[in-house]
Amino acid sequence: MGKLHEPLNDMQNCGLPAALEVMGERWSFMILRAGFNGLHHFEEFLSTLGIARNILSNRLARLVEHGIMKRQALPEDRRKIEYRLTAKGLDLLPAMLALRQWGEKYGEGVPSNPVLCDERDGQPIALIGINAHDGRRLGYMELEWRDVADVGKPAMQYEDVLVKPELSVLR
Amino acid sequence: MGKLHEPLNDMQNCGLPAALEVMGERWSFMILRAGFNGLHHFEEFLSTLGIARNILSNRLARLVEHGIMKRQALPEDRRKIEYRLTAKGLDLLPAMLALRQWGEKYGEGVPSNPVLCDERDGQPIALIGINAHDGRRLGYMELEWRDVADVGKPAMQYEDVLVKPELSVLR
DNA sequence: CGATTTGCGTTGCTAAATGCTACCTACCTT
DNA sequence: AAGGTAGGTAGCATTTAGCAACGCAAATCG
Repeated sequence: MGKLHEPLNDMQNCGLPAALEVMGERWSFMILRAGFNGLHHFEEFLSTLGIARNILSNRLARLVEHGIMKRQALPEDRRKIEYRLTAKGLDLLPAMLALRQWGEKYGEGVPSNPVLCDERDGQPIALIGINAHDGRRLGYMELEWRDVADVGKPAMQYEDVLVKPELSVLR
Repeated sequence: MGKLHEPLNDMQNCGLPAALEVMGERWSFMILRAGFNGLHHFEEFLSTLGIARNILSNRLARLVEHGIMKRQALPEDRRKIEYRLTAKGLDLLPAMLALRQWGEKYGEGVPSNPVLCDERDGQPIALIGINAHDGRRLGYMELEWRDVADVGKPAMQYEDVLVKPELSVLR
């Protein structure tokens, strides 16, 4: 029971706080979503999001600062600034979709239209989930945190299971 | 070009704002993470997260209110309140892991230890990503938003591609 | 050219959220 | 009853968000 909480002592050793430093701020995800949907300009974000100008300005600056978007003045009209997702920003798509899917599943009156599809066959994408290295879909029950030293060892042969994610849904 | 932004007009028709209503608040994700790691009590959250008491109280109340956690006084000691993730809360694991993985990938000095593993073979889980219904891994380029009416139609045979997620990484 | 519009951003002020510390109350232990 | 524990409130300082007005350079119009 003492060992159970060990990984939480060094909370900063987790990618989550790092991710939330930028994306945890209000509007960041909505701006990201707008970026994914083809918006690139200040006034576009402003009018579609319903965010205040100064906040939008600040958020865009922070996203650029953190390398999630890049800022570029258009050569043909140098008033126009193009905000565009970087590779780092594009890498947030799975996280955003997972959140969106969760919101759709539990939200009230979310019509789920349009639907994100595989362009090849036009079928909706699968629910974002957790997969093993070989592609098997994994449930909560099949997961455990392991020290890097114990990775790959067969079950119950390694030193310590540090934390098993919350398994007791039913209690 | 006119049709391109249409889905953004009804932004509320998206699961993302719904998800962010609770999970977009500061500390919500960190509390969730703590819950996933076996913490159940107020003082546990308080000491491991470094959050203020009143904020923690408020956040827990909101998570309970939204059905993400449930609140139960223990019969053997009715001072003790057990906060436990519900099925709805557990369903946020993919979103949380996707965020965490992103933070690990781009964060500075995030040691990625411990590692979340498949207990069966002890191998780390795959990166959370976007899959087609048949399990093929999909990249940004292979995705498009479709009206529900056009789902399943072969490529370029349906009425309108509404929005193609940001494809031009290279511009 | 000068006047006006456009695109983006800043400034000043108000409201709301957060954080800190101290306090409160029920319950358990002795 | 006395004292400690678990969870939660209350008051006040600080930070962040929201709103409206202004600034300003680049484009466009007459």
